Amino acid sequence: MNFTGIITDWYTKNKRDLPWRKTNKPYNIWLSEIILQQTQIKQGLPYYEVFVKKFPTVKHLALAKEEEVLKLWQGLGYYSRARNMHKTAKFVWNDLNGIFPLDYKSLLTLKGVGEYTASAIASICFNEPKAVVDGNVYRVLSRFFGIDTPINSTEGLKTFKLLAQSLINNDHPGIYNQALMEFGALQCKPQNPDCSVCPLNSACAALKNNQVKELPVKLKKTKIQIRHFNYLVFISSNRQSVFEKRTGNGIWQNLYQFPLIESLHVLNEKDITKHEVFATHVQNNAFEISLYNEKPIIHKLTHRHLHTHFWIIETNQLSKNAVSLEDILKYPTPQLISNFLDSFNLK
DNA sequence: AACGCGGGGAT
DNA sequence: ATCCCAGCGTT
Repeated sequence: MNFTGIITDWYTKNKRDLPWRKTNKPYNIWLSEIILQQTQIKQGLPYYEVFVKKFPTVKHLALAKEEEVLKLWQGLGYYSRARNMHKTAKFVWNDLNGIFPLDYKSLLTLKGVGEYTASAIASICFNEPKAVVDGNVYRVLSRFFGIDTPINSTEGLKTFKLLAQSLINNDHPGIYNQALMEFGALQCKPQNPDCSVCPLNSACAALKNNQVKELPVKLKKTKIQIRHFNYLVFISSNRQSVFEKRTGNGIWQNLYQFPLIESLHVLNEKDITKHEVFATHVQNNAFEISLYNEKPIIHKLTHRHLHTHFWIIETNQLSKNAVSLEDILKYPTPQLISNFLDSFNLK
């Protein structure tokens, strides 16, 4: 049996029972693929269940408010996926009569659908022989064929895409694509794969050359920056606070948070109370300020560590943008804020 | 071509 | 600590 045959055979014996494998509806496959971008199945699975239940069809999703979509997406990260997904749902519903594009090329025009996702949907739903190339595929192919070209170099991208496409099963491309990814996730794992039980071990170049640990090769790593976040948790005597929508193009776009003072170094109480963000909400009012966490809460993102302090500011009245404390929990927020709200008793 | 974008799991 | 995860859009 050849590579493709062995992978497919392994898949029929070892595949996990996952909900999106019970359907070929483009809406469901699309939804699962967006959720699973840069996300492990264990993390994404409960979100998929919630979304298909809340939005059974593209129409349901299209008619939802973005804020509702973001609230359900809360905690999953890479929130542009949720914003683009909602945008695409509205586009499909309003401009395409609720019918998803039927081939790879037209799928690519959808916001949030790149080469990987278009290949996945086209192969799984429409039997179009387009090979997916994701992190699993890079790993399996680089090891089996012994390719040390960096997977994130221009040459590597091209090489692996061509190789993957040359291996595709033209009769069952969707099954084969999923098989290769499942094989990478369960058998040809990043760390400590058990090559003794691998059905490809007799022909694997990396195993033969003792390079399993070294492959795939990936260029550089992003340097982590430290930022200091100071959140102003206002609490007025009539149980209101200030919760604002993040605008602009940066992190957590369209999610909500307390007023934020960002800085390059640690701030003390005086720095906070003299800051214009503070003054915007507390003018000539009496206030009482206290630091909620003496030690910074370090929220770790891929390329930033956010050293965070929450300042509790009790005041008799708030000047603007006040919302009731109970309502705060209804807004979509970053996990950093959500964690704080869990630990901070609002009563 | 390089970078920004989250959060969690595994080792 | 470090790497990785069913990647994509922007610059």
